[in-house]
Amino acid sequence: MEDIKARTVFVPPTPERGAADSRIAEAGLRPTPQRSVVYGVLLDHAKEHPTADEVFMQAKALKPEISMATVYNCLDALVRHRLVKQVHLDRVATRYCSNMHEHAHFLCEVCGEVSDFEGASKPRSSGFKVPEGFKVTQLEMNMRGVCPKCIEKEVSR
Amino acid sequence: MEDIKARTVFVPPTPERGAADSRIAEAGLRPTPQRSVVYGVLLDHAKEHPTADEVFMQAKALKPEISMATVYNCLDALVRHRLVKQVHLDRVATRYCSNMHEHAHFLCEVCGEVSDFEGASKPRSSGFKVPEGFKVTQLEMNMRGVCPKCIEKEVSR
DNA sequence: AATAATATTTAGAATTATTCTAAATATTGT
DNA sequence: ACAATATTTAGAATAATTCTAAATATTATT
Repeated sequence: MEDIKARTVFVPPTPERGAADSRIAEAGLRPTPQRSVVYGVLLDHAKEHPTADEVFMQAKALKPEISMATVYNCLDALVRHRLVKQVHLDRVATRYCSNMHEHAHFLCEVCGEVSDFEGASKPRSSGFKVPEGFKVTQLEMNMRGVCPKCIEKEVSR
Repeated sequence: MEDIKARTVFVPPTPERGAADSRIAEAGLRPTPQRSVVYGVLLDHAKEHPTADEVFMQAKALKPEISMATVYNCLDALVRHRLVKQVHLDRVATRYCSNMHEHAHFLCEVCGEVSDFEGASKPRSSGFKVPEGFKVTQLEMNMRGVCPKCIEKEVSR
């Protein structure tokens, strides 16, 4: 059994699923059943940071007619309307995250699990020098290393 | 003509190409001609943050027999030996960067150009809360927004 | 210098992720 | 109800990455 809590440090304020539709509408998007399902899946699996393919499988379980193209369309619409963030951690599939509080992502290089680290950073006081004239609208912080579970396993070897 | 300087703020201390081979050897890698070419391309084009495909094209110009698989092999070896970093900015191709000084990446959402922002960040004082027990070995900061050139164009419309 | 062991490169096929297309369906405004 | 518009769909197309097995190159050993 998965002890996800041990490594998922920030628990997003789940907008108790079902609020999905009104969130979608508030964001200025037509609340279609497909968008509702896709967003619902992301809200219910925020901690897993699922890939488009994983979202598709979950969504299909709830709405068997849904197609992959629609999942991509919905994900893109949700991203454009700031309900969801893309996370680019590695060379393979993009992951999605419905936790819109600013936070960092951590990828364990041993087990591959992704964790959220709470916190925030102002572009101009992050430690990086944003030169005059650049307008920064989004910020993505990704860290890699070894999670506590995997450190433990390494030690006991 | 490209005025790359305007948006590339940090100029990496180019280890005057040709030092490539010794760098590769120092890193504990066999300095094969292919690795030398691939690393050379990255050193010469650090500011462009090329994709594997772009590296392949440049490398092919220098060494026509080189294959795409080899480019991927070399890139992976260089990454594993910390001579090069992968940059994951978007859903499509991974980019590569031979500037190993810590710095942030900025992607202009209008023109798509990538810039380096000088600076550094300690994981535990970055503004994000790294929980006890996590070992952080790498950190990647990506920002998005609009670059000065594109802001100017927008204004004059 | 020859030989064996090992690592690397190669071309191309295979796989996976993402995007595109054109027709069908649904929604909104009138 | 009708027209205009947006969304969904299946499947094809494209692009990025990985895999495979044979050929080549390198290193260590003699």
